[in-house]
This record gives sequence, C-alpha cells and structure tokens, in this order.
Amino acid sequence: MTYRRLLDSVLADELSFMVARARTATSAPANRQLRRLGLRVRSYSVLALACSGLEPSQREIADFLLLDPSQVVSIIDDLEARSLIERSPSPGDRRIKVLRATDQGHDLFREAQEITSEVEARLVSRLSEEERRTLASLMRRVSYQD
Amino acid sequence: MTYRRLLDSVLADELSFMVARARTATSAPANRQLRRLGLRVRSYSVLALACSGLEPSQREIADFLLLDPSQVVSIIDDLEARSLIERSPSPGDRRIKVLRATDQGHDLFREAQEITSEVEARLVSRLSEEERRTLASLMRRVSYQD
DNA sequence: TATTGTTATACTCTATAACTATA
DNA sequence: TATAGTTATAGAGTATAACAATA
Repeated sequence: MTYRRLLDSVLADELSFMVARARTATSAPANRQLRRLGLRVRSYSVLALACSGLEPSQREIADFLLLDPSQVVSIIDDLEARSLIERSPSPGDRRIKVLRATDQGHDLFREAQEITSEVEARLVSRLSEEERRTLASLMRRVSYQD
Repeated sequence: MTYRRLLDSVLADELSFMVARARTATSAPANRQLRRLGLRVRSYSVLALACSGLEPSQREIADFLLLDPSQVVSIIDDLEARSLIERSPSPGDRRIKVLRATDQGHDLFREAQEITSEVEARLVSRLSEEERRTLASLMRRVSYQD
C-alpha cells in the first residue's frame, strides 16, 4: 500500500473526500456481488423501498435516493418487467403511482440483503459496536439533514 | 419534504446507503460550483494531490482515489494541457511519472478550496465542533482501512 | 515476469429539457 | 398553473482488456 503516504495530504482530511472514498469502496464490491441477482446498488435501493410496506411513490423515491425522476422510471421499468415490483395508480391522485414489491421481489430482496450486509460489515469492521452506533447516528444527521 | 416518511425504511438505516446519499448530496453541488473553474470533484482531487508537495505517481493517485489508472491518465492529460500540473519521469524508475502543480495550479487550487470548504461546511452544519471531530476520526478509519 | 502508464471500448450514472396526464 | 411520471439525449463515471516501455 504505497499510497498510504498520501494520507498526509490535506485532501485526505476532507470529510467529503472520505465520504466519497468510502462510497466507492462499498458500491464497487456491492455492484459486483449484486450482479448475480441481476441487481445493482440503485435497483437494490428501489427494491428495498418497495419492500418497506410504506408504498412509496416514484417521486418520493427520487427525492429520497437523490435521483432524477426519469432515472427512477427506467429502474422501475426493469424491476416491473421482471415481476419484482408493481406500480398501481393511487386512488386519491391518479397522477401518483405507488410501489409495492411482489412475493418474488421480497424473496430476491432477502437474498440481496445478505450481500449488502456483508459489504456493510466489512465497511465498519475496524470499529467497535459503540463506535458503529456513534458513526451511524452522526451520519444519519449528516445524510438526511435536508 | 414528503419523502421523510421513508426514513422509517430499513434502507434508511444502512450505513452504506447514508454514505452514498451524503456523497451525492456533496458531489452534485461541488461539481456545479467547480464548473466555473473548469474543474470537477475528480480533477480537483488530483490537483489537490499534485499541490501536496508529496510528488505522487499516477499509480499512487489511482490507488488513493480508487480510480482506474486509465482514468487518471485522462484527468492528468487535461490538467497538464491547461498548464496546471506537470508530469516528469522519476529519476530512479523511469516507468514512474511524478506529479507537481505549477504556480497556476496552486492558484487555481486555492480558489477551488474555497468552494469545496463551503460545500463541506454545509455537510456538517448540523454538528457541533466536537461531533465533527468524532465523525472525521471515525470516517478516517472507515475510509482508509485498506 | 511484473509494474507503470497508455489507448480503446462498452456500459452505467448524471444532468437537462421537453412532453403528457392529471390536479 | 403546478405536479407526477415519461421520453430523449449528451456528457461524466466505471469496468475491462490489451499494449509499449521499463524494471
């Protein structure tokens, strides 16, 4: 690991850089592993929300995942074509389409969760239980402040 | 912020998701702001390392930024064409090219730093000074564990 | 043989704009 | 007039493979 001397740079102390690096270090292996389920990190996230029981709209998903609504469309098109989720117009407002996972979707999500939880475990492997809780709590406030 | 109810999903508690969301929430505005300097987050990071005085090789930069060496080539091609950095073969090992910023590069980097530090300030705006130090310390261990 | 940097290519992600249907 | 979803497109980011020069 010859690059370790670059930890002395000012860049290495920028929190936004550390966040970006941690994200790449997790998304890359997650995408590689999820591939055998025909998923990627983004479609996994949409599937997770469809499995939540909260019946999110596409707009809510876009806002929550910080994706453009048009990106959500194509991800959902794919998941729906594979019978993993269903979109049905909301009774109250017919512009809104509500998302629910099918039984197959729930099954696949459980498999996917094993993969992502392994990746996540590796991410925090150097931290104690208490440190993990502290980090999660601080990151919650940083990530969902808006 | 109607999406806030999605915070009750299991996805919202995954650290890797929070990290990914925080990264998008910072890289998007950073890229938008850096644009007027002809930079993006990635080229800013390379410039930062060239400005560090550590004279990194392209391989070290690739490893540190988790980029493919070929990606580093094109970023550096651009920065060098704009006379912001110089690459010179290492005396000891002529395969290696070492990076240094020019005076112009240092000037531009200082301007860019103002932008990124504003974005970073917004990222941690909800945290106290002590909480920021705690988060930075934990993220350092998470992001540079390999 | 192994490593550094390079060229090339295909695919995914991101950013915008314009459109439709409903409200 | 505003919002939810959709289509389309261009540009940036990511993943691989193959290669020349040097060690």
